[in-house]
Amino acid sequence: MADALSRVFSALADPTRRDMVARLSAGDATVNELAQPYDVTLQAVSKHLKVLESAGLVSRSREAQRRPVHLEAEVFDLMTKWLERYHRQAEERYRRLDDLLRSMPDTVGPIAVGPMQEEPSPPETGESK
Amino acid sequence: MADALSRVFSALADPTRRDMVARLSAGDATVNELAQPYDVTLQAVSKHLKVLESAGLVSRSREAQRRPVHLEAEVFDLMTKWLERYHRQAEERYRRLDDLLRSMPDTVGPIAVGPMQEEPSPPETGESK
DNA sequence: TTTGTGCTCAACCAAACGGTTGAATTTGTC
DNA sequence: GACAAATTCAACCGTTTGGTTGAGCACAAA
Repeated sequence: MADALSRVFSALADPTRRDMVARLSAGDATVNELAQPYDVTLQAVSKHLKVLESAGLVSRSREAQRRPVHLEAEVFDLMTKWLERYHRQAEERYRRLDDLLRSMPDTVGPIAVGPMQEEPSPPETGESK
Repeated sequence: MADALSRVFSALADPTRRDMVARLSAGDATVNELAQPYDVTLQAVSKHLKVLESAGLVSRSREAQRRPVHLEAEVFDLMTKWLERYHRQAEERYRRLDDLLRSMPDTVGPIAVGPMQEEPSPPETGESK
């Protein structure tokens, strides 16, 4: 399948799945418990959990017939790191541009900052699974 | 379409789109410039940009025939906020459990924390568009 | 050993997705 | 006005996705 980051993002692209994550942040739960609030079959919920699991967002143990679902907080770091990086970079750039413009008060700058520099993109987080 | 958060997450679920965002964090670019590194048609790139735009991640101005693409950093806050909230909550819970277990040294606790509390999930970020 | 409970697997379906080709649109230039 | 450049629109296509129903498996209880 796709790379780790893509799996995480697309797992969270579904509102039901995000809601599950939200609820799991309050504590572990069984499939039945998780399914209860939603108007879909148990099988659909099972599929959602499979998606979350293969994204590394949850893990499932075994406890008799039950399969308690547990939120794996670590994966959030992957996303947070990605977000942080480009969020910060964009703000940095903005700040620098702002400073630049401030330092030359009488210039009528056109729209853009100019053509992009070559290959600013890092190797896009390594694969897994 | 779907809610704002879903659009953002699913926009970033594609590696090409993430790469575009990464590159745009270094400065604005035209569609042609953006398309260059990828082995797909210009139309495909145009579609990707449409997805990013409808997620609010980029904006497009007009400059003659060109349509410079600009990264909108604000939307990242939405995601960061969501992430932060549940990430922190999960870690909090873990810490509390840890403290609890430490405070009663001779207990042989079973796996889970017990059944979930009712309705822990907040209303799931309001719609838009 | 039968029965019930909790969950998953398999097959199917409609809608969305990422890509294509081809035509159309908008704007600067000859 | 004709032409080229930059980009989008439209139709199409194979694959993925989120859902369904129905069967099957693992374990507990009777």
